[in-house]
This record gives sequence, structure tokens and C-alpha cells, in this order.
Amino acid sequence: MPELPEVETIVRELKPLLTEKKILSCTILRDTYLETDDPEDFVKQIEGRVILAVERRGKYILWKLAHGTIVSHLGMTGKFIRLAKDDIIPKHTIAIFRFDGFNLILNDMRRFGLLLFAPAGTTPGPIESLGPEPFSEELNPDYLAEMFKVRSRPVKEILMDQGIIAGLGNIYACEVLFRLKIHPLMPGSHFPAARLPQLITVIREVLNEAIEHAGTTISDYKRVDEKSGEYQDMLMVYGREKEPCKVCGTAIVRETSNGRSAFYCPSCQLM
DNA sequence: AGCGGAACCTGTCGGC
DNA sequence: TGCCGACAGGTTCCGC
Repeated sequence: MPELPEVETIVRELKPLLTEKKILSCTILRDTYLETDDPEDFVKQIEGRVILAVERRGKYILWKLAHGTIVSHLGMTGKFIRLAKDDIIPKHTIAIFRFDGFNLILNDMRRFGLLLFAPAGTTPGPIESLGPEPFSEELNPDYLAEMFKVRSRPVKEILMDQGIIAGLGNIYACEVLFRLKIHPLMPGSHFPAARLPQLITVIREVLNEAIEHAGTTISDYKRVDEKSGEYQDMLMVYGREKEPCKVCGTAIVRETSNGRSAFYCPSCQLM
């Protein structure tokens, strides 16, 4: 569901809500969701603790406590919803976090997400293996040249590989490649090295624009206040199979690659 | 090492 | 109306 812009939007909304607030209590409704066989320990670790900061790393949401970090990933359908104390708990709720004056719930219909507590000094495996943040200096043409050079897989898959760049998913990978006029199935090793600086610029442009529009809502993604994002109206190719390309009018094509749909304009985007 | 495919879940939509 | 298959913002694991 959520890619970097959606997670960034949620983190920005959680910050003023949770920073300096104490977790009064926590109830886990689906304990198999937790990355631990001891859900009671998770609750024990966090109850009564104060959230010092809320941060994002890739598509992961981090609540920093003095003695560790609560790590969550929203998978495809996860969301945090702010509820009044007496509101009915919706279907598919995973966890309830109670604060002074409100409850925050984690809800995830398909249960592809993740929730864990990482004690201070430890880094959970999935975060350890993340590549650089798109807005960091570590993402530079030299680094990407190394990554692309040896890979035969399609550029779209490389852009979506969290170990190479953290945060891009199917929507924004498709949109970035449309803007570059590069075919999503072009082998990574064929990507012209001279265009790597432009690739980085476009990744940042697309992500920034999506963040400004509070992310993309196709069906499930909702903000903490249940409002939708606005970037779906700006999408050029994602989800637009058979619609005319907004640049040249050719029908947009959908093609499956590695189990995911690649959307592209067959005349604008070249191998 | 890198790649493709399946698996993990539930819901929705389109076609017959 | 109803059933069935395809598909959905993701990640991980397994076998080649």
C-alpha cells in the first residue's frame, strides 16, 4: 500500500500527535502479527513509556523510546487511525495504543505489515538491509552506476528493490520511469550512465510532489485522520491501462514483471 | 549472487 | 444474482 510519500505523510501527522506522549496501555488483538512469539513482552516493553520522536526509514515507521524503538511497516493495507476513547474498534484492527484523551489503532486488513520492538542498540534485520534514503547524499550517480552495472533485471525492479533505494514502490517506480521516458523492462545494465544524475533528480521530484499532495490513495491508503491523499489525480501511467498517454495519446500498456504490474507508454518509453 | 515464482491475507471488481 | 479468477501501494523465502 504505502510507499515513501504515504509513509512520510503518516509520520508527519503522527509527530505532533505522539511526540512527548505516554503510551498509557496497549492491547494486541492479532498476536501472530507481531515479529515475536511473546506479544505480552511487547506490551510490557512499551506500556507507560514516553514517545520521544517519530521517524521514517524507507517505508518503516519508527517510534523512538528511551530504551528502544517501536518499528512498524504498513504492508499493503495497514493504517494508523486516531479514535476517540469510546469509538468502536474497526474490523481488522491489530493493536490499540491508548494515550491521554485518544486511542491510536493499527489496522491492517491483509496483515502484510509488521510490528516489533527493537531494544536500544539493536537494528531489526529488514531495516539493517535497507539501501540509502532517496533524499540522502548516499544516493549519487556513482553508487547507482555500481548497482545498475551488474544487474540484468528490469530497471523498474531495481528501483523497487529496498536494498538498493529505500522507499520506492510500484506506483512511483512507474511514474519515475515515465518521466524519464525509459521503458520499465529495460535491463539495468543497459541504463545509460549519463542519465543517472537525471534519474536521481526525477526520483526526488516525483517523491516531493507526492508528499506535497499527501500521497496517493487508490483504495486503502488513508491518513491518520482518515482523509485520502491527492496524488492519484496526477499519476501519468500507474493504473491507467488503456487510457491515452497524457503526452502522446498512445494507449497505456500494463505488463507483468516479477509478479507486479508495470504501466508504461509504449511510444514515449523506450528500451 | 541474482532471479523468478510462490506464499502470506482479505476484499473488490469484471466477465460469463 | 452468483460464482470464479485476476488483481491490489509489500516483503520474504525457496529453489535453480
